[in-house]
Amino acid sequence: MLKKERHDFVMRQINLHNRVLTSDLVQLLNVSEDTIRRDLQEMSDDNLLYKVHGGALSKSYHSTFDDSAVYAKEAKINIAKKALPLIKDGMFVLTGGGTTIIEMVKQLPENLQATFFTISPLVAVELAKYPKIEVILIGGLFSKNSQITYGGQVISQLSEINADLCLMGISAIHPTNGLTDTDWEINQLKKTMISSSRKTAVLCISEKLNITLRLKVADLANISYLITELDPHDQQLKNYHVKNLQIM
Amino acid sequence: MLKKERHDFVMRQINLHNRVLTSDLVQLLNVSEDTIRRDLQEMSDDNLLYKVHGGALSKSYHSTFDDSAVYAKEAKINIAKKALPLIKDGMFVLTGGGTTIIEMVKQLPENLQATFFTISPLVAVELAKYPKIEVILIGGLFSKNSQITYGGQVISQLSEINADLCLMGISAIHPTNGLTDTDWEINQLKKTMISSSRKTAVLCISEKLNITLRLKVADLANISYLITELDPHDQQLKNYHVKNLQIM
DNA sequence: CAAAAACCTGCAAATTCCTGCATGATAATT
DNA sequence: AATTATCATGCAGGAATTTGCAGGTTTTTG
Repeated sequence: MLKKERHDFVMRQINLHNRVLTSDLVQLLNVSEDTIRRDLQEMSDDNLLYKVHGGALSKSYHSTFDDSAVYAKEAKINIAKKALPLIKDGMFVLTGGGTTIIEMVKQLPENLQATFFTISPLVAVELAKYPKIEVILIGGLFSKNSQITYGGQVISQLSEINADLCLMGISAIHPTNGLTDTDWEINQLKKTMISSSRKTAVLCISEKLNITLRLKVADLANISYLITELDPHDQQLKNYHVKNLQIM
Repeated sequence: MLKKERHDFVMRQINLHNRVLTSDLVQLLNVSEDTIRRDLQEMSDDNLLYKVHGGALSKSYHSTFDDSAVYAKEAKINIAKKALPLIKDGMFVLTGGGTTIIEMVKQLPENLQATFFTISPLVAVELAKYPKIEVILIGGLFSKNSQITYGGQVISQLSEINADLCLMGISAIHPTNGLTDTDWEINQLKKTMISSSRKTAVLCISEKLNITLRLKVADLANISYLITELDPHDQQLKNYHVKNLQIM
């Protein structure tokens, strides 16, 4: 079996189960441990998976349960700062939840005058610190995992909104498969958010590049800005230079 | 199971409940106590959690939570504990915001199974830690001062609710003038909350007794329970013994 | 204060990992 | 066609990690 085939096999296992054990792969692929180890090492270098003692984990899995407040905080602040110029006085902005968005809110200029719609209570609380920002918290069922509101009521309210800009985090992004996620409810939500806004900016740390999850949220063509902590001309981003998508 | 997976599992537990017991983890993850202890030690070294005898606590919880900042905390916890028996499995409960309510939420039994409607994002976040509680956050304009949602949209949503019990704090209460407040919007809100619930419990520290403010919220006759940190037979409460109002 | 529970230390077995090297396969060059 | 370079693979061994256990110490609790 060719190396490339093995790599594909590993990726399938990881997308399916979020993990692989070295020992299992030795059995399944019928090669030596060393080969597997080298494969995993290589794929880890290519940012395709997260290698640990005994096997490897899906990158998205690792980052969806975003440990505490500080995971990749540097990168997130960097991203936040790049997103700021998109927001101008008088705008109607729609935001999702997530730590990246919260970091961005913390960086907003003191006297920004704008209207923010959000599905995240924590973002709302943070936004409330700005005297000239009007905050509208969109209500509905409250998700214990992602700490945002979701469900039919949220979607119906979102669909009545016409925002200038939507800012959202994302679990996975891929050059051809676009934005994907794992949770159906959250998916519906994100779709609606995108279609409720004139433009959409996706904020994500580079770890989430080149990953595909189960459910499709949108094509790259549907979003206007992609913001990562990398330089826009970085190699890792070269496949994302699509028409109408501005990389920041 | 891989070490990293265990760590993620622990972090999820901690984000959800703010704490984990070593013994629970031994059961859930099916490894020896020593392994768990080493895991916790390691994560503590990485500043991911706060290790204590018997388990570990959430780091953010302890650093962001400023105990001293909550005014009259002792009294509020006392009040909270007295309110607990009013809430029973299967109930639909409507709550306002405020530190007293948050204290109460923190005292809820671990396995309470109920549905909570709330206008306070902070209460929602706190409620989300209970596995069997369904949380519905009522959305609308977000008030910078009181950290709750308000306005027409909130009121119209509230009026569609039929809760078993409403729990609210209050700024002032008086034997003949009843409940009063200063902010017109908040007033409207509280009126609606009361009329959306079969019974209403008012939680307030004794400081707020015998005060009258500008705007009327409700008569004593409209509420079912008055909960203060005082003994129900305390002198200060003697004028509040009105028909149908139970003092706790 | 005494039992119970939780903790720590050191140790040993098992597993996993890494490094260097030999082998064979494939591709490129002469 | 022969030679060389490059790559992929497996193996040997030694290093490092992980885990459970035994025995003794500390903390909690009734």
